[in-house]
Amino acid sequence: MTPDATDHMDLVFKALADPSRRLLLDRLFAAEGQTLGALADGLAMTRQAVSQHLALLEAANLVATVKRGREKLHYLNAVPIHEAHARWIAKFERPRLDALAALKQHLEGDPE
Amino acid sequence: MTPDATDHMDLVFKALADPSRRLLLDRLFAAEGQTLGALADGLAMTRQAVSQHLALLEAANLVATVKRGREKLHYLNAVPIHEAHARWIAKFERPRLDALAALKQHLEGDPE
DNA sequence: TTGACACGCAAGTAAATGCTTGCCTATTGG
DNA sequence: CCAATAGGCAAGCATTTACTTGCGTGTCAA
Repeated sequence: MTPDATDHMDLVFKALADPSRRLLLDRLFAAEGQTLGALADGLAMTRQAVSQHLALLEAANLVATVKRGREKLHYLNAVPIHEAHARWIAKFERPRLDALAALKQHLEGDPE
Repeated sequence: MTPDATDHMDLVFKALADPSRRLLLDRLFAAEGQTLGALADGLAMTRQAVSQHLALLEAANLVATVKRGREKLHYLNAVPIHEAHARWIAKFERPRLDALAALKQHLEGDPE
């Protein structure tokens, strides 16, 4: 068990935890290869704020970049999301609420 | 499009962003119906810290609880995780890195 | 070449977060 | 009944986070 795996997963979850960053991922999903300026355009945030968000996404390896002249192009990388799903989310997907609801009713319905 | 949906999704992602909380979910996965004390046992954290984490998980609807006397039993609810996957993660699961790698090589290898 | 453009760097700040300590209430078993 | 047990409440604190402003650097186009 590599400790790095946990660390990186933490970066991914933290990166996904912010609505602004999820918005940026959505924007990149709509059109990849956008520049920082294009991504920041129309948002209620400065270019620098967007840049910092993108830096976090890049640290989590959710976004990869290519420099082209004075521009920086941004691309999605879905691999970490896939990993998060595979090793973390998938195991919780079995429905368990039914059993809980039954138990809850049993306990609360129980006179005492 | 309900605005609540986004808000709740934010709670879910934020709840999942913390390693301690993911550990608690893992512990609950291993054995449901545990009390606060049982969940806090052996952790390098006070009972109150654990209680606060569980409150967040409960707010995100990832954990449901039942009071039994002076004890509080905790149960997993996988539904929000399933929703997060369905409406957010699934759409990114198509592999896109290959196209990026090709482009990157093309750009960087291109003699200027 | 020179100004405009795209971006990076860094310090500062307000608010959120994770955690603690201290105390209070409710339930239970002897 | 009453001490031990399980948990809740709330204030305080250190760190992190999200954002800003200000300025510097590389690139391009006229």
